[in-house]
Amino acid sequence: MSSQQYKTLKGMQDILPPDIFLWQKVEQTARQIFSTYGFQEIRTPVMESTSVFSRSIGESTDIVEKEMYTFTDKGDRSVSLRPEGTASVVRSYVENHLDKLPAPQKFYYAGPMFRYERPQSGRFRQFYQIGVEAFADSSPRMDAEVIAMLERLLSGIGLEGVSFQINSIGCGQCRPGYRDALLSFFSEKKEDLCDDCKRRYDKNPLRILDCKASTCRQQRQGAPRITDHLCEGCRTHFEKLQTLLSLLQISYSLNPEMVRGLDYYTRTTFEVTSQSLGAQNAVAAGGRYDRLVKEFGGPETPAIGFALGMERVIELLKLTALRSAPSPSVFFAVLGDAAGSACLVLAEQLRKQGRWVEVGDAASSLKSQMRRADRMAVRHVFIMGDDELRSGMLKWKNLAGAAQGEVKLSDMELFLAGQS
RNA sequence: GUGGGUGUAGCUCAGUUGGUUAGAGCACCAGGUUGUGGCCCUGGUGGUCGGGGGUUCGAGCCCCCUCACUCACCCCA
Repeated sequence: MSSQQYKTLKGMQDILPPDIFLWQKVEQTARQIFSTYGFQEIRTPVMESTSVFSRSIGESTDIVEKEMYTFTDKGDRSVSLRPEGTASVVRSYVENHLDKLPAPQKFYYAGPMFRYERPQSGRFRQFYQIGVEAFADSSPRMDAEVIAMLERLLSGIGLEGVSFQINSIGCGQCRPGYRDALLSFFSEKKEDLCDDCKRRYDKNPLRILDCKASTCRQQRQGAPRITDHLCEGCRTHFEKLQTLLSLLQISYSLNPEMVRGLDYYTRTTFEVTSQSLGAQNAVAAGGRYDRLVKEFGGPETPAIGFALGMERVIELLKLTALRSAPSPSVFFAVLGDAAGSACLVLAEQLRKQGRWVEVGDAASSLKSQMRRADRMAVRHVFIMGDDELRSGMLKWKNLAGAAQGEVKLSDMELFLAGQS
C-alpha cells in the first residue's frame, strides 16, 4: 500500500485476469461480427500531429482545448496522443488514397485513447474504444447497417438493458438556421439559465438542450426542435433511416435533444446508453460525418461511424455475466522425482494437442497438490508416483464429481478424448 | 479546472469517552499419522493504521498540512 513506490498514473489502470477474459470476449465477438458486414481492421498510430485532431474535432472543443496529451517532440513538432479514433482513420484514408479501393470502404479499429480529464466512474485518462468507420456511402442504408451491426455486437456479447437513441443534427444547409432559432428562443430566457448554460449560449447553444439543471429543463420547454428545421435532404434521409431500422426490427427512440461534442458530425447521430452506469452512461455513440474527408484534403466523401467504450461495456458485463475464467484440463499430481520427470514429458505431449496442462510440485504433499488442482478448477487430475511408474497404470480423478479410476499410460490420450 | 466523500492486512471491514505487544471474515500457505481436493478443525505468512507535523504522560482515534483514491460538475466513449 503505502510502501508501494510505483503505481499506474492517475486515470490509468492495469487490466488483469479475470477481467481480461471479458475484454477478450468482447474483442473477439466484435471482430467476428464486423467481418460479416465486410469491415476490415485498420491500425493507426496512437500519436499524430496535433493538428490532425484539432482541425477535425474542433479547435474550440474541450477535448482539444484542455483534454489532449499534447507535447513537443525532439524535433520541435507538436504531437498528441489520440483522444478518439475517427480523426486518425480519416487521416489514413486520405494519406493512403483508400478512396481508390472498391466503395464503400469499411474499417474497424480497437485500442487505447487518451484524454487528460479528472477520472470518475466510467471515465479514464487511458480508455479503450472499438470503433468502425464506413466511407463513400451516403445512403441511409449504410446508417442502418452500421447501427444494426452495433446492435448485434451488443446483444452478441450478452448486454442487456441498453437503449438506442437516434437523432439528426442536420447539415451545413439547415443547422445554422436552427441555431439561430435556438438563440432567439433563449435570448429572453438567458438570465434564467444556469451559469454553464449562459456560457453555452454563446459557445454551443445546442448543449443547453441536454443540461441537467432543473431550471434549464423548464426553460427549454417549447424550444425549437432540430428535426423541425431539417432541410429536405436531411429530412428524407432521417425518415428513410427510421423506416429501415423498423424493417430490421431494431428498437430505438427519437431524441431530438441529443447533441454531439465533436464538430464534425452531420445528419444522423446515435447513442447507446445504460441506466446501470452512473453519470457516464453512454456505452457507444456515433454518427455521420459527410464533410470530414474533404476537410482533410481528400475527395468529397460521406462517412459514418461509431465508437464503443470498452470499460463501460465491461462494467455492464460484470453486472450480469457470470465470470468464468479458463481452467486447466489436466493436472499431474506427482510423487517423487522420477514421476515428476515422466509427467513433464507427458505434459508436453498433451500440450501439443492444445490442452492446458499443469504439473504439480513433487516437493509438496499429495494433499497440497490436490488442493491446488481443485482451486484451479482443473477437470482431470492424474496421480503419478513410483507405483504408477512401475505398472504403467495412472490413477485418475475427476474433480468436478468424485469419480476415479485407473488408466493405462498409453491410453491416456484416448481417455481424455472420451472424457471431454 | 470546481465541489463532496473516503483512506486500518492481498480483498471487505471492526476498532468502544485517546490507554498495555492493532483485530475479524475472506483469500493465500501448511498440518489434521504412511499417496487424494471441496466441508470442517488447527496453525502460519501478512499492517511503520496513506504520509508529515502538532496537542498529550500516551494518538488508529483530536488538530493542521499534504498525498492518494473515489463520486459528481464541466466535458465525454
